[in-house]
Amino acid sequence: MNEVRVRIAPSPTGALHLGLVRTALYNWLFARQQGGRFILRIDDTDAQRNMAEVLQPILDGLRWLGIDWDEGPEVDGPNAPYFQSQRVDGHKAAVASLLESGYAYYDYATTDEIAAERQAAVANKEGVFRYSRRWMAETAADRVRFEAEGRKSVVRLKMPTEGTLVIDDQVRGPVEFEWQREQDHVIQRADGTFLYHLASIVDDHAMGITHIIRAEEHLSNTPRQIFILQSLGVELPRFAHLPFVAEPGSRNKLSKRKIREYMKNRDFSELVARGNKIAAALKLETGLDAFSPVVVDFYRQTGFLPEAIVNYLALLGWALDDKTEHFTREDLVKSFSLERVNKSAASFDPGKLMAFQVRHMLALSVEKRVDLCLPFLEKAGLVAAPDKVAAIVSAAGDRIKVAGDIIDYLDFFTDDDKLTRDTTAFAREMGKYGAAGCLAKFRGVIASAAFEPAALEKCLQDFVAAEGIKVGQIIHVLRLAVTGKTVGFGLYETMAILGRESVLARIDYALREADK
RNA sequence: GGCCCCAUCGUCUAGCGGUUCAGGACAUCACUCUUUCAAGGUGAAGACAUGGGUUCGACUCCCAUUGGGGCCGCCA
Repeated sequence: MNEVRVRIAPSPTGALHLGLVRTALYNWLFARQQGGRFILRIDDTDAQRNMAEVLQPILDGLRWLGIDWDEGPEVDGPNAPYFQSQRVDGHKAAVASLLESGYAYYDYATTDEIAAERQAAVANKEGVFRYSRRWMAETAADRVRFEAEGRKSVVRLKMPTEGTLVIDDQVRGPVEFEWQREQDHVIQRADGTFLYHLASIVDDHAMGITHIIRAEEHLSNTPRQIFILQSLGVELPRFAHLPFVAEPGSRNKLSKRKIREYMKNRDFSELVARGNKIAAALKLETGLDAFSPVVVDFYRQTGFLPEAIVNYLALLGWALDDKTEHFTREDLVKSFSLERVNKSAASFDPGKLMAFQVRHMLALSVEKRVDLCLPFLEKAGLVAAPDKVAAIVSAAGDRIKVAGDIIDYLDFFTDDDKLTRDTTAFAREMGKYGAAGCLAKFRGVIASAAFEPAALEKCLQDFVAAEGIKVGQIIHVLRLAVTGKTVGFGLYETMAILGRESVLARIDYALREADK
């Protein structure tokens, strides 16, 4: 049994799309499990401008997710080059061989003539259009004659006209195609360049790919590729066609061009809002095209965990059993199988992705989470003491869902007299009878208190009892005074982290503000 | 239009003829806990697209219908 060799062959587009990631992941998992090789080939066209610019996001994104390739750009390998545009010699040789053996022919029809035939076919309701081969050059003499007319040639496949092809798809089982419905596809243009379907399958073969695991959209294109391979007299790889990653709440293929539409989805727009909030604190550019949950960079910029995304994506179209949901990368490598890949498209569910993120985040130690958060504080322009950050992260618990959420706690680091307040809420609480006096009095009590949560709680309980008021009558105004917000984690912990000096200063500041 | 693929709760899925008036997860709702927001606890609601077969017996097999998706380029 030969070594398993799989590949992804993206065209460089400037962004790593979720659908491509899922295909990459399944290929990678399969390779790792089988002890095979995972290859990255870039199916660029020769007319690609700014190669580095459009390629780098894909490379970086895959690496960030831990989807590493054994052969490909930046790592090289025995089957170099890994850019399709540099492999034209192979394409040329393949076409020459096909021509030689009669499985392809020079065709001298003009595009207008083909269009006319196609139109006629539609008009006659023939269903399929099949080229008449009227301008097919069967002999050298034909070529001379056509060329004398000033015609230019393309190379077409001479497809079979009868019989049935059965593809034993590893995900879908046997799929039948009738050869007579296939067309004489062009494989080489008049300008001598080669078409994707020729180049791709020739490269796959040259690289020794054993399993072509790709998106379902290629299923209909498989017959012509198999024909090429068969005509070349080489061994066929196995095929596995993966279902699409679909839009939130529909079965349409997920597209990075329809973000505006996805914004109607609540979970999707909440995710975007969360991302934008973090990006704003970090002063990042956030055009919806480049910065949205459809693109991997979004997750990296906002502090998601690669493990969480990998776990979620693995389950989007595959399941081990009826209950296992939390997978480490190693678990996935161990359990993955093409046989258990689903056949139907699976919608991307941002809410569920977030649930996986939280689960993976909480599985990390406080120290780990602090390490993840620190760079975000730094990017927000803060040099924070790790101890303090650790206390915040620990107290915040699952409120910090992604590392970037640490920016919700920037208030812990701002100057006491520059605290921004929820003024509406503050006015409301301060407006309540006796609130200001109560706050001032409590300030006196804690001025000498021990600043740790338990002691502070006792302090407040005693104060409340002595004053004959309820906890609710002071704690809200106190929170607003100290943090400026109505929400947050435990107030005693909050005060302990802030420390006596800060808390007293903030209360003083609040009282001054209230006086105005 | 032709061909190909797909079809279980809102979503991701388990189910490979009987042990299932269909199990889990996310989301939702209610209650509970509570200094706020989360979290937690308890519970609820929620699906086999339809119609025919096959079978003693179909979510599971077959066919049709319907619906959804994809491919039909001198694009990748």
